[in-house]
Amino acid sequence: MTQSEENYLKIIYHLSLVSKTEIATNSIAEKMETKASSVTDMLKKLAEKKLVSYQKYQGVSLTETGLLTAKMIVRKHRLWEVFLVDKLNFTWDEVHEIAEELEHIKSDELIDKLDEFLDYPSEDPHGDPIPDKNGKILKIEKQLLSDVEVNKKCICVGVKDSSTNFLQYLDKQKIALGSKIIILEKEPFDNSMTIEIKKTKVLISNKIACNIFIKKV
Amino acid sequence: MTQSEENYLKIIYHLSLVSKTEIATNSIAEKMETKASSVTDMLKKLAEKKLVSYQKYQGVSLTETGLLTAKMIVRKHRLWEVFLVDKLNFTWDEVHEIAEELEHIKSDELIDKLDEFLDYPSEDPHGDPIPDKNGKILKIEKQLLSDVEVNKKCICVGVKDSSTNFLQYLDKQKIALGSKIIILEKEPFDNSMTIEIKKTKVLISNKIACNIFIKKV
DNA sequence: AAATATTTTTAGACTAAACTAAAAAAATAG
DNA sequence: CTATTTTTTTAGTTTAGTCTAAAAATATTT
Repeated sequence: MTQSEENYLKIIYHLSLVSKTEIATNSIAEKMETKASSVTDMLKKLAEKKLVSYQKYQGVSLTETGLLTAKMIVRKHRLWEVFLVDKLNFTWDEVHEIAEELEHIKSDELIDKLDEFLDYPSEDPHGDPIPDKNGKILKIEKQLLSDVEVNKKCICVGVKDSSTNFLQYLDKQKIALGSKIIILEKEPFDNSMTIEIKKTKVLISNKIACNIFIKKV
Repeated sequence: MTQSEENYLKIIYHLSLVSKTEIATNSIAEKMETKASSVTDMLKKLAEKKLVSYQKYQGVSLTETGLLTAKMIVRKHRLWEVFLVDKLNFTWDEVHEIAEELEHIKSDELIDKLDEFLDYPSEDPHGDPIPDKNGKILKIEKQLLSDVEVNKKCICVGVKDSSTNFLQYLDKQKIALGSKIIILEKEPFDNSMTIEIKKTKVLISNKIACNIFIKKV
């Protein structure tokens, strides 16, 4: 299994989580930052290896094995992110790219021992769930901050967008995993909201609120 | 810089440490487990990038930049080995292959933070020195066990051969880094020796003794 | 339902890193 | 010092993964 194959599987997996139907060649090309023709070639190869079901012009989906393989890559990625943040003191916006490389290291024993060393974390530094060694994923109960009513209290449990820009914005506003948030006001016109975070009032746009996962308390 | 290029540099570096003269194409081919013709191609490429000085038919040597680059790869390899043994509880015979992969992860910040996390170790789990971030290597004072006279006491500080086979043999004989050894007897015929280790007598062949580094006490 | 637009695939080419086989240079032996 | 052997290089293929351009299939619009 090459790094490129692993990257394709991972992207097909992530697209599957938000799609329900077969995944289009073009959507893979976009995420991979490559051309559709390259994707077609790779899909044939992955189909050959029985990692995806692929019908010409009809998009792809992961097979049972493909799904498990993809989950194991995600598992590695997220465990390494926990390591980078918890042990090496990286910030949550710095770890994605390094984990993109580390996720391709091939050793099951390494991952098992890393998992143990980190004390079997169930979530990565962005609140995303870490599949266990059998591929089982603990479903985390969460909703979008944008859907919470005025005067309710909640706790930030994850982010939808993990880009550096967004994460650094959250740092600036002192919003982190575990932060307590109170919705003080909602503006019906643009759906922006005023929230209380660490005893200070912050105005956030709807776009921001749509990318923060919370749990009500 | 590709993984392959890094591997070539690393091997040229290791060969340079025991050679003093220019490194032959064939010796690189042997270590890389590849064909001489492939080596020639790569040497041209590395010469193009000014990482080696290469004259057709005359072998290669590392340039200043090539040497530093090679040392940084060795630094990463050995730091990761320390991590695997000290933090993840791998044994010293299990870590080489995994470190072969980890050494290619590209992030200076990662290595600096790993170094700090491990508390700036100066040696890897086999007693080999870890270059610092400037490429400086602390010369460790050591000699071969085979050169020690009868009745002397010494401490194992490293191994010359780091193969799984040899390391597992040492484990079986309870010889580890830091082990106290007393030379009880030497057989002039085959240069085998009887040593005392952890209060038990062990007979070791000359070949074994030639692969153990010790420091006299 | 035909025309147009979009998506996907095919065909052919490129690059890095390997290979084989043959040629050229260097080293060694008689 | 010539002949032979060994080492190294060159030349030409191969494979994985990418690309461009063109063809084919599907989707959308009128």
